[in-house]
Amino acid sequence: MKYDEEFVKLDDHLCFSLYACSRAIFRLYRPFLDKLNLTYPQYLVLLVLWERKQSTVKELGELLGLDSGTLTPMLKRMEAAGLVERKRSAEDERVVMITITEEGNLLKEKAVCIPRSLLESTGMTEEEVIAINSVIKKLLQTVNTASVK
Amino acid sequence: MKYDEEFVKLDDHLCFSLYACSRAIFRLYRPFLDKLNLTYPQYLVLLVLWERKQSTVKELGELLGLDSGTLTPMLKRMEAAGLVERKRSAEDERVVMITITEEGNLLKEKAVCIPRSLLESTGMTEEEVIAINSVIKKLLQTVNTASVK
DNA sequence: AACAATTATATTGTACACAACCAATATAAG
DNA sequence: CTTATATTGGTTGTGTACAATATAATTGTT
Repeated sequence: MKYDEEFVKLDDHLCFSLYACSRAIFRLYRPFLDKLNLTYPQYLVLLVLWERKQSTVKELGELLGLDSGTLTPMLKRMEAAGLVERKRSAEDERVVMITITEEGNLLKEKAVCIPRSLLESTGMTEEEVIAINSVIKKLLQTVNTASVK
Repeated sequence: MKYDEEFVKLDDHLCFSLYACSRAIFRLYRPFLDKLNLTYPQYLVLLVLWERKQSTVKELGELLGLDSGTLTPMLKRMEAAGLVERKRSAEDERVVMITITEEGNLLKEKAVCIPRSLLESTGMTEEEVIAINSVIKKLLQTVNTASVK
């Protein structure tokens, strides 16, 4: 089998397929997100805030798997763009609350069509996407528990 | 179904699972690559050069899905580290040939064990990895043909 | 031969990622 | 009450990504 041979080729590296695939999908999103003046990671932050109105830097980091060194400057740019508000919690001054603004909420209406548009542009069915997603989510869990060890 | 509802949640975004999974695997690689003083994209470049000794910036870009703005500085760092050689082609002065050095080739011996080590740390079987990889490679092809349109 | 179009790479600027480190705050232990 | 420890974000530095632009070389056409 492949992994017993002395050398595993690029094409047989699952990590590379995932990496290439992730970036290829970024490129599909770009024309849609450009219209909204969003980057892809910013879109992910908004997805969370559209679901729950408010979050913290810590929670966003856990949900998206990003650390403060990535999130803090990104959230500041989003604050400057008027999409979110950053405010320290009164109970615990270490916590920074991230709240969606009205302007940020309005973007939701313009963004809801994106997943369906992309689905159509790839010609895939919902069932296929859901099936692959469940495989990848399971893989993500496996990888995340492995990294704890 | 999910995509007919007005709003698709973060968790149902295949792109996010892929993105998160790709970075999670990066983190698994890091301790191994740190020992070799390599970053993950640099490791990918070496995978190509271990297979074919020599390539061009253009070809590397096509194989890895990276552009010159990413590759040029990366290859310069790898040249400074003594892993590759950059030399303009005599026939076509626009082409920069990338050749692996002896030192770069020696790293192969230290790197061949990485895929198997990672496989073991996740507890997955080869068959699982191969199966998921074939799913993702097909997805990558679908996405790439969609992006051409 | 001249020159426009194409191709290959480099350069620049913006935006992530993330490790390593730091400061402020909160909580627990003594 | 005070010290030790943990939590939470911010800062800094390195390394991708990639669009936009610049530069140089080659090719195709007239």
